Amino acid sequence: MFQTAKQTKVFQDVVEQIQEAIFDGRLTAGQTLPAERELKEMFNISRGTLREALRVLEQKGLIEIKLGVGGGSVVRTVDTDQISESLGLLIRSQKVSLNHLAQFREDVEGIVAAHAAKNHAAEDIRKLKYLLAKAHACVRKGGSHRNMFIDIDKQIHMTIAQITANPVYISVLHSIHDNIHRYYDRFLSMQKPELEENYNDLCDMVDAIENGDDEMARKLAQQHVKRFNQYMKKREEEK
Amino acid sequence: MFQTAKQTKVFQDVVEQIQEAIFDGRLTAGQTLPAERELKEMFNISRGTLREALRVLEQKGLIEIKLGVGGGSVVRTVDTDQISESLGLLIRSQKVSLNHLAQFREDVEGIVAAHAAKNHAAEDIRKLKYLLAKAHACVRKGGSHRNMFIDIDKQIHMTIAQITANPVYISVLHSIHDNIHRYYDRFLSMQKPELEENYNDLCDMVDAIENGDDEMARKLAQQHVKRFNQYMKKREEEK
DNA sequence: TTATTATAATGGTCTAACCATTATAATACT
DNA sequence: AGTATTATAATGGTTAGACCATTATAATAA
Repeated sequence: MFQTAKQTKVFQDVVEQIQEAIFDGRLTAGQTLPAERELKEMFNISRGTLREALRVLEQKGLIEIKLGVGGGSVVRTVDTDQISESLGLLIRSQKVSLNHLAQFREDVEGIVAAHAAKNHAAEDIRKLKYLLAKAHACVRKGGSHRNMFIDIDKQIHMTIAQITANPVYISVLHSIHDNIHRYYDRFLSMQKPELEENYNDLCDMVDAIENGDDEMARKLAQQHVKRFNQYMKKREEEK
Repeated sequence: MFQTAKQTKVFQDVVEQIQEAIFDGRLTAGQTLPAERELKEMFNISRGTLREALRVLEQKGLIEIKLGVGGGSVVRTVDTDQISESLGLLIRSQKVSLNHLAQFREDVEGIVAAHAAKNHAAEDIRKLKYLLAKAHACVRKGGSHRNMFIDIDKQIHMTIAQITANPVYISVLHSIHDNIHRYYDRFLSMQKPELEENYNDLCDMVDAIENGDDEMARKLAQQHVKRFNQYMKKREEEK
């Protein structure tokens, strides 16, 4: 009949109050909270308790705590860092494997490409082609520019995600990329022939998007990611 | 040429040490850490600093802190709560709207249903049909059992996600549902005719999965979710 | 004008005590 | 003997006040 009574922990109450102030606009991004010694008076709590609350808010990504004069707790713009971190924790605790993440990535990149095919502006295609030209330059220079190529590849995928204008896709893809690169880079083996193959995939994919062919864009994006995944698995097995 | 030098903050070092101990198995889920007064000696730090570290680990979802005798910091099994929470923060800071999340959900449910169609065991279908029967009972009883129907609907979707055997889909869908219900329930308007419509959608979807027709399963899942979204938007506009 | 140095504001850490919660053991009651 | 009550002690939660470390800015010197 009743709900569990509200927790009475002081630091939680402080976390909630500050969080609510951020969400209803009484505190806005960039704004600095009062100094700890002032805040503690305002809440009528000890500094230790206040600091526990601030640590929690920091870990949630809502504030950033800076040292020194002019420092303090600055309200942040919420972004996808915490989602990435949490996904990373799942991976590190072996709840999620490379295969799991790779399979998910194939689907998501497919969907994103399909949406982009139905949704793009001329400006988007221009940006993609500019990135393709940069990628092409890397390919010509071969394996030594592997890292730069991978970085541009990532930019291309994120640019396509931007086209959807849906922050969920952007966040999700961002989190996937973060973690693919943080934990699985070591598996990635690409020399000049693989770079060329990959580059051609990207060109075809961008073409399909430009032509508004969503099914083709989806298929090509999936195939591109699948190839990428295979390079990683290959390398993993060689070990 | 060089990386930023390692942060010297004591509590961060403690967070990392405990986190690493969890990931390489020196600490396992269910295990209780030494009491704060012991831990502080082991790390040779003050209790306040230790507690900041423990708060951070708690917020990361790695430990749970219990009060009283036999309490202490218990190592948790990492789950999707943190991802859900972070997604919730993005929503509350208006970085993500109902439309954004709904669109993403359509795609993900489609994918998950398609995978399930290609991947299910007889046991899975049995469970789904059992849930459908329960849903049917709710429909017969009409709008008063709306909440129960929605709960079963959710269970059906999560069961389908389980069939994929990919924890990423399960986590993502879990996070979506958590937030759809936390923030958007108030928009949901369903009476008996809508419940029937929804129930029929679910039956068709399960049939397609049973028959291994992945494209049909995808299409039906998307349509089902889309209808669901439309009820929400309708209600939102009525306000 | 520029480089150096002092100042003070601010977060980071420490010590030591007491409060609040809770499982368990001791006690009293039937 | 068995059951309800009460005390005990372990554990996290909170407080208070001090000092350390970092850093932007102001004061000073070259």
